[in-house]
Amino acid sequence: MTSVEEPARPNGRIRDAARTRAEILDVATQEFARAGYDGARVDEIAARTRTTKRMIYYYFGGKEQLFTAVLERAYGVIREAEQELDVEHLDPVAAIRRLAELTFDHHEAHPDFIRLVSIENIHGAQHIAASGELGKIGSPALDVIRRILASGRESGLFTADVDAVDLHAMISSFCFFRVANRHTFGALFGRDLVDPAQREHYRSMLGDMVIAYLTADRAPR
Amino acid sequence: MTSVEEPARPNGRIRDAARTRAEILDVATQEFARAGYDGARVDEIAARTRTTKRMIYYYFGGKEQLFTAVLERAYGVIREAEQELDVEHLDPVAAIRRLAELTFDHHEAHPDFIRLVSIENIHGAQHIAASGELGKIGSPALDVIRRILASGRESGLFTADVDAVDLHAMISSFCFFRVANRHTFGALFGRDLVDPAQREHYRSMLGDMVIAYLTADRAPR
DNA sequence: TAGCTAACGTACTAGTTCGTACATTAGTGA
DNA sequence: TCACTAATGTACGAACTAGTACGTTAGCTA
Repeated sequence: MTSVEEPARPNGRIRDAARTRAEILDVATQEFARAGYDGARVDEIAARTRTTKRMIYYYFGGKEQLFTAVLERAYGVIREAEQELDVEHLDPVAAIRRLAELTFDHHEAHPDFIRLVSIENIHGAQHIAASGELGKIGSPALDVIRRILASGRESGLFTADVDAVDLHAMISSFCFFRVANRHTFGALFGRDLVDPAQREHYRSMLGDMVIAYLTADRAPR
Repeated sequence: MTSVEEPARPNGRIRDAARTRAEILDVATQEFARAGYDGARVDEIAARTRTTKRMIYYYFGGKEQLFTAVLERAYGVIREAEQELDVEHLDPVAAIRRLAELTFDHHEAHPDFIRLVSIENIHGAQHIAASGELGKIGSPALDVIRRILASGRESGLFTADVDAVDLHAMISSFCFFRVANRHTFGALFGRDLVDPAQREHYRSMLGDMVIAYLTADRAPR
């Protein structure tokens, strides 16, 4: 998540607006993800930075806007990753499976992002709503899904007339739940969904599920 | 959620430990679900009760224990509902579909519970861990799933050797995500997953997915 | 190199928030 | 009916927390 390197410069007051801003965002991301919006402490964020609380207000205006900025950057990272998607050279079945796996991997690799999204949902997505930037940029993954689905339908591999947004929701559900609800699920069922030993199992389970859904003859009722 | 009725008694100080306790729990459930653990205000909970803040500390000890009590009751409600499950007279395919639908319905009917679970996950399930009661009671639904899966395998209807906990996770993922991430998903993709007009669509989509997964020949790779 | 401003630091405050000390009373059992 | 205790109410305090007033300086530019 674009973390900030140590400067090779000597100590003393150094001025670097970009670095200061980025460092605040890094630490704020961790702190908000750790404790939730209200649980996060502006003083704590400042303390874990090489700068002071004053700078948080200087650059971001307040706690609320800081959280919005954190969200904006986190969603930006996802969007970048989705733009790297390169699965359309595969046949539709393999492409969808690969897409599901990459979604799976990305969720696993970014638990902080998952937590931020959970937190934002607790607050009714009010920060997304307040952010012009996050409004309606859509997701590159969605376009990829749309194209794969179309080609799968054409070639007759996919039986169902499935909507791209719905399929995206289905894939995300599984990936998100596994990371977001890891703790309660583990406490209640004694099973760690993010156990590395089970990783491959759940990864293929997701792919199997999605492919089965798309290729089923939709008869048994 | 066991809400408290108005008493037919006249005004003036009335003593009813059970009622006071239950009323605090009711209001606390709403307040925690509304604002998260740290966002919730003890004073606000007290204000919306016919009693005072003093009683919260008298009965529960503190904010932390109050939240734990709220969780305990919320999970209790779910467990009761799961004990009502009556699907095993159906054939395995219909039984699983029905179970999925009931899970779907229950999630939709209890958004506050979903929010509480999200909140508890943000805090690493520490309250569940601290609660003796919530430790390892397991879920009645899990036993039902186990039996249906066994009977489905025997009769040859289900191809896959699927684990009950895994299937439970799969079903819960979809139901949970739909409610919990409603706000961010809606803001980003312009689609309300909990739109009543789409309810039947998503409900059957879940059933189709689960049945497809369980009856697939698991060949296409 | 002088001066200007973006970038930064210190110290403080106003308001909030969890929690409690202390006083009171309803209802029960002897 | 009296006394005792569980249940309740009031008023307050200590600690925290977001935010700010005010002063300082690095580094660029003319």
